[in-house]
Amino acid sequence: MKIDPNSNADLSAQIAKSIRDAIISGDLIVDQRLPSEAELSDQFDVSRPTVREALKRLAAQSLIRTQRGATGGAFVNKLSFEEAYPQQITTSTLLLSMNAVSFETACEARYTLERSCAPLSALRRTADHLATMRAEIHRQSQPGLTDEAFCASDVAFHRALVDGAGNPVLSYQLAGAVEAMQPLMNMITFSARDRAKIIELHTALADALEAINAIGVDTALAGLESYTTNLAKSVMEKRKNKA
Amino acid sequence: MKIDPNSNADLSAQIAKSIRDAIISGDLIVDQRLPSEAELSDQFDVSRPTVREALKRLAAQSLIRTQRGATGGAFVNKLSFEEAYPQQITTSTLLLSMNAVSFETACEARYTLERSCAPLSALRRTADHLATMRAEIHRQSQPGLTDEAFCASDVAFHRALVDGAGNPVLSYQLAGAVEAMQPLMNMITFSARDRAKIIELHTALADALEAINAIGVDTALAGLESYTTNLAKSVMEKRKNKA
DNA sequence: TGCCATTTAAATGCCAGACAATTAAATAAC
DNA sequence: GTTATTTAATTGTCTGGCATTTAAATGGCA
Repeated sequence: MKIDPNSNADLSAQIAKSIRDAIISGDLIVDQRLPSEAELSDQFDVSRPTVREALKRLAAQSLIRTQRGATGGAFVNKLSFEEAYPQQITTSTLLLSMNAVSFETACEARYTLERSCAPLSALRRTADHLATMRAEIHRQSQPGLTDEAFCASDVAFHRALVDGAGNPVLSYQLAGAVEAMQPLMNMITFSARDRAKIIELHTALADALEAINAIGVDTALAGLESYTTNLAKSVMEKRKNKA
Repeated sequence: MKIDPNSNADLSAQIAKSIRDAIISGDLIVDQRLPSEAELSDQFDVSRPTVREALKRLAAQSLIRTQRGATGGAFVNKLSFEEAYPQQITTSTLLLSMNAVSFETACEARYTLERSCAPLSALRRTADHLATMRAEIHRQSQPGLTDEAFCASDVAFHRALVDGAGNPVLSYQLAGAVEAMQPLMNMITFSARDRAKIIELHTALADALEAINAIGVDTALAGLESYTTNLAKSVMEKRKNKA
């Protein structure tokens, strides 16, 4: 393995890329131990701190994990959905906020994706998923619930719906869309929204899911989407009038 | 800012988290300059190499960029969709391969997501999107095309369909699903597939899109999905019989 | 022999200090 | 006033070292 010292990129970035490519291509397999930092610095002909910077880059992407001690070292990490979720959510959140994605655009994406797995969820949801959704609806109807807790429950409710489709890839892709929306929704419709209306729609959704009624689920989701977008519009309108 | 030296986590991981949280919360805004490495090592009471490891972690997530020279330093990076795509695709690819996600599951997720944006694309696709798709169909019908080039063209075709929905958030979420499928599809159905059949379905899809016929687009996508899954099944069957 | 305590070695985690390379601004020369 | 030069700030990299952690090897003891 050789590194081009005249390249524009940092040495540590080049080394990280080299190892990353080896993982993606399958040259390095899950749980395989990488050479020690000292050996890597020999192989790439750089100093140990540079190798360490490269390894930290890979660790930040959960591509490797490190262990101290005699049999320690860096190991190719088996990327799990659980590990990938938070990364996905962080990225989605920042993409929305930094690129000034409009509420309409984000909301449309979220409900489009969510509606796509409704038919599958209607077919496959287990009693567990349904129970989770009913429990969240119950929590949402508690009078003393804070706005934050209501939002969290809302996310958990929709998460159960998505997970009901029984497809981990779908769940992964949707987690970012649904959870990244929460901060945006909070900012705009925080306390303006009518909890009773939302609970009504959630109940209709759960009922349709229980009855294996895919069209009913879709209708309820469409209702939620239009309610949310209209609410956002009216809130924006009010703010404009004030200013 | 203080760091707990008794925590289980590496110092560099803790520092990275601290800065990352500041970015997510908005305490650090886009293009804002972080303190210099020397200042950060003072503030966090660690050495400069440790600070650098933390900064490399953030750079690996595209959260910061660095510049050398007199007015250089680390700056909060405006995360763009273009930067986020490859990360998303890499993660999705590794999730599929490392977790032994079945072809059926991945394929189902991919087509479910893609079908969800078909109605939007039928409404909003520009002449450009349509032209891209026609051009890719034309390329796919060239006799001398390698399997790799055919796959790449296939991806470009579907990418244009998704982009036609005019929602960058949707495009972002779908890029991972569609492109991560390519290696899997290559491995299984590489040269077994019937290009004429695929081109026929692609043409039907483009025709429906041109006619603003959302149902026709959905039908064509459903046809592609069932063709692909059946092909995969028969290939698996053949392999089993051989062994 | 078998079990437990100790030592040892290998590896990562962290630090101090230094020098090289880059870059923009300040300064000097014309 | 424009151009060339110097300067200072900052990141990039290296050397060398010590601390910490951990499993394995070793040795002592019943």
